Amino acid sequence: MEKASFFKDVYEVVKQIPKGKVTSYGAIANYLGVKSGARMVGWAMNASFTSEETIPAHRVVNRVGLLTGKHHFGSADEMANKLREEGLKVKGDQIIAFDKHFWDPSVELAL
DNA sequence: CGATTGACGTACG
DNA sequence: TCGTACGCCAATC
Repeated sequence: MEKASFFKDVYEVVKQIPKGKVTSYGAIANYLGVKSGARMVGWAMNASFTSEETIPAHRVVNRVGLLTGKHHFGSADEMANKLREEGLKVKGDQIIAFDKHFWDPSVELAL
């Protein structure tokens, strides 16, 4: 794993997010070493839809647990709906107890 | 080929 | 406490 593309790294991390868990763009960016590269993670997610890989992008939200990218899904409620199916509680665009379901790659993957 | 945008986050005033 | 500015890299116009 030397120079895996930023996008590919994001995919690998997101795909490893366990069910019922969520993480943030910044956490992934930080894990990849690009602290301020959270925007790139967002781009990677956007590309994940066009990618052949199945990326659970609904498990990736901003740092406050807000479903900022739900509009990119087929339906605006699809993202929240999927999260609810995984046992998460979502109110509007906000994940309830986000910190309790937070999955930090730099910790879980024990970099 | 140059400028702008984009699913974010942190810093500063 | 709230609002604005900047940084990161890639894709699109």
